[in-house]
Amino acid sequence: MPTDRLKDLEERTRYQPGDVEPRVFERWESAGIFHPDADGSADESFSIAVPPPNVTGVLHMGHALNGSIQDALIRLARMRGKRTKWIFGTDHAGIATQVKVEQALAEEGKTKEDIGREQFIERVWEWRKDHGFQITEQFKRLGASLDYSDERFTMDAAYAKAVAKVFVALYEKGLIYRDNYMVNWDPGTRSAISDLEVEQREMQDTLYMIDYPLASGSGSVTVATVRPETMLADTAIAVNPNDERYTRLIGEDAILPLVGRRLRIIGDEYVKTDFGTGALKITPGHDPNDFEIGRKHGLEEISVIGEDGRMTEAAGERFAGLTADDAQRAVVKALREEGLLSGTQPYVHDVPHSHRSGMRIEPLISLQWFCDMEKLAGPAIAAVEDGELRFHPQNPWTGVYLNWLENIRPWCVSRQLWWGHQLPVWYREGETHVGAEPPEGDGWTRDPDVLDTWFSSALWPFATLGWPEKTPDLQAFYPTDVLSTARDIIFLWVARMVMFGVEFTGELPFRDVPIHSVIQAPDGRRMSKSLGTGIDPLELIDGGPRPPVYKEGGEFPAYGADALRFGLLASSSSQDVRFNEERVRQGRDLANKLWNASRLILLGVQEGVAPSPDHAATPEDRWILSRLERITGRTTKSLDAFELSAAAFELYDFFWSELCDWYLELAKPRLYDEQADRTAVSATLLFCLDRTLRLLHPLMPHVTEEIWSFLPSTDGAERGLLAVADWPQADASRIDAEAEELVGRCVAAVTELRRYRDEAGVKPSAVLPARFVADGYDGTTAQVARLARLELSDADGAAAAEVQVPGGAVQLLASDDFDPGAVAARIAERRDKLEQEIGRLEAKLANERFVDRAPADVVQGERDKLAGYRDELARLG
RNA sequence: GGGCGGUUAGCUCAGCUGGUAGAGCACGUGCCUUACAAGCACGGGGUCACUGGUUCGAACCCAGUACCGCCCACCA
Repeated sequence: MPTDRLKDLEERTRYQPGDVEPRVFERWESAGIFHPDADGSADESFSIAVPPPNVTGVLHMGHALNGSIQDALIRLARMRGKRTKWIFGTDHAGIATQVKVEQALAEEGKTKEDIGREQFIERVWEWRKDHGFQITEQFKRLGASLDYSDERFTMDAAYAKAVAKVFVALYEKGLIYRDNYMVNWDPGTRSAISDLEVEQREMQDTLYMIDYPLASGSGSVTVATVRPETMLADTAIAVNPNDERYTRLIGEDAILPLVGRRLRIIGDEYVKTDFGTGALKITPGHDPNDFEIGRKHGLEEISVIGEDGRMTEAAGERFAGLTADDAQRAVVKALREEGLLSGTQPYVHDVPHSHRSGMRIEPLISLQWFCDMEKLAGPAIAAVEDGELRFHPQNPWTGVYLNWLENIRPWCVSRQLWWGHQLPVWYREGETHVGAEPPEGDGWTRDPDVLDTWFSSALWPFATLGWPEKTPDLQAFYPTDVLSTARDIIFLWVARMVMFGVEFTGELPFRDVPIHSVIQAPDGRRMSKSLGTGIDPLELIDGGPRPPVYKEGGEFPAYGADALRFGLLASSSSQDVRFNEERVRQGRDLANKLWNASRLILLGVQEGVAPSPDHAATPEDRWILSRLERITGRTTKSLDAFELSAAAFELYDFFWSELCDWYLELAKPRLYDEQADRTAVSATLLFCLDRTLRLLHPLMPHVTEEIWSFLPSTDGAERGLLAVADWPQADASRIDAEAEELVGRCVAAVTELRRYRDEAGVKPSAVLPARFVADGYDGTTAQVARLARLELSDADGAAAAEVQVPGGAVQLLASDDFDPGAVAARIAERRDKLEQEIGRLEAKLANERFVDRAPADVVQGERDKLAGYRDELARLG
């Protein structure tokens, strides 16, 4: 290695992610390792289709976490030598994008209608050119090894062809149909939306009691409603046929107040006898339940509220043109005047709102396109039941997924927007043509509606690879392997990809679905820009002001991408978690520790020695190599089980505690002895570093890659990139139980001795004379003594104190630095504790039922423990 | 209304198939020991929400209670 590089290393006592990360990323990209050739079959490859972010979106914490997870899995697969592709692309995000462009237009004082559809679409594409791609750069900053050179967009021409093909095919199978049906109308976006885009919000409303006079003139029926304005569209009154109060009225007519229409009183089991007045006004045009009842009884469907949220002509000239809210006030006023309002009461209930615009949903009857999901759901259910599709963790997500699919309802797929995949449907007078190509002949007009964004998203894993063409990409990378997401889009996206994937490719689009945490704000609220609870991942990477959710304010330090990745992975589980800056700091500290441990090793080892496990010369060498194999196995297992948090903690603990706190300290005397041949310690240290870097690379790719570039190679050849180095396989032959036992003893003894010194008030720098009277420390007593700051001596004479260690004791000899009187209390304390434990164990072992019924090895273990405690107590005297 | 999850140290969270409770941070006491003060050593701190039950033994299994949260759902 050129000396100037080493010198550089010597001076860099702190790891600086800001300098290193962009440079390292550039090396990966220019090496082309993110872009695999489209060769071979899907079994030989590993692929993940990234959940496509909104093209004009910015990276949020969910992307950062999911990106860290997917990148770890992708990097693991790449190191395992799989042909690995992380499919990249963005989503056109129909409503979200359209709204943004509309807002931009509004600033110019224009509406989309002013410029027309064609112009508007052009504006959206321009918007994408100007405001898109930011998120691409942000994913790069995270270190995500996506295949950026092969980017897809859900509005690409080829993608659009796939979407049209799917729509047409489903239509031809009779699974897509057009119907006049009750939909969730969102007055905010002026479009129908699907059930999944509706959220319930608790609202304070008023329940109005309205008297409907009977046509016979003999009294009236009182109904309860929270939406009196919809009465203008009433076409019946329903009562429960078993409700004795009303049975005699069934078949009679009532007169609709303000309108004068005759309403048939019908019987229907749906009506609850114990709610409201027991009589229900039926408004098939504006209430989903009433709609069902209306269809069942063949009732007229009247619409008095239009798609603009205003009352229609059908509401009568008194109300037509008013907004629904104004109409409500007007109707209530009119009823009052006529003395037909017999009461009101406050009423709290859940009301559907648009997830998109936040406005209250207006249920309307509308002519829309629907997809019948029931047949598609069958195979998607079977896939999970057969174990071919696996959620991680299995519970509760498998149940959540199944429950939804088993109760699936038709999907309203048409949207009254301009930005999106326009329906491949044309009309001419009474005719309808559904096809990928426009029909022959004149006079056809295309359906102006576009498809729900999630319709095109459902094709993502295969349409990105070129489907329906049999492209090399499709053959090499489909089906994909893993789909990682948070729980919030299991229905919207995951289940639909499974259904469409099976229907159109005959295969599951992926096998494993890890579901990760939703990261909440530090105060437990959801992260949201408008609440001021959002935290920008980029500001954690590069530094920036703490957002309002942090009371203390100040600045985030530039933690770096690796720190953020570690922090997110470590704190993420299947549960929702609050964002925890401390975990990110822990990640940064780990990167720094890794950097400095590497400096110790790289600057200290003997020149010309390469990493190797074959030179172990001491018990601690054999010990660390053994531990290294164990952590290799454990990490591999955790990663394969999608338990990334466990992997992060295991690696942290191994590296920090075992490698740094113990092995590096044990290795220092040999490392610093420049007279001796340092091959053994050098090769072992380098091997430990080499292995640790490999294991940590999927989680913290930048710092590991940077350090890797300083490692000497076995034969002087280029080492290449860590990102494509082999993932290590745990080698059971290097597991050394004897060394682990021996060094474990040393660790316990050193800790015991240090504690003793500390409590006895011995100066940290003092070296105490001492005598070893313990067994089982073959060849390690000098190390124990050094780490505990003792000088071993054979001198005779009374011990000033005795410290119990595994296998015996260490006697401290009289010295100026040591006051035996100061430790009496400590010994007494230890004796108490031992007596307590002995008492507990004796009682346990005296319990016949325990001795009889507990497994033999458990009982034996307790006996051994008891014997050990008794020994120690005896030694304490 | 139905379903699911949570309640473990001051804080944020681990704790797999029951076998004397763990981490990071925070806290206390000492250390600038030539890799790292973004560090090192040592330490204090928990009736595992509550009540019953099963078991030789329960944070863990069962039943119930109380809070907190999420999902699904068409009671006007």
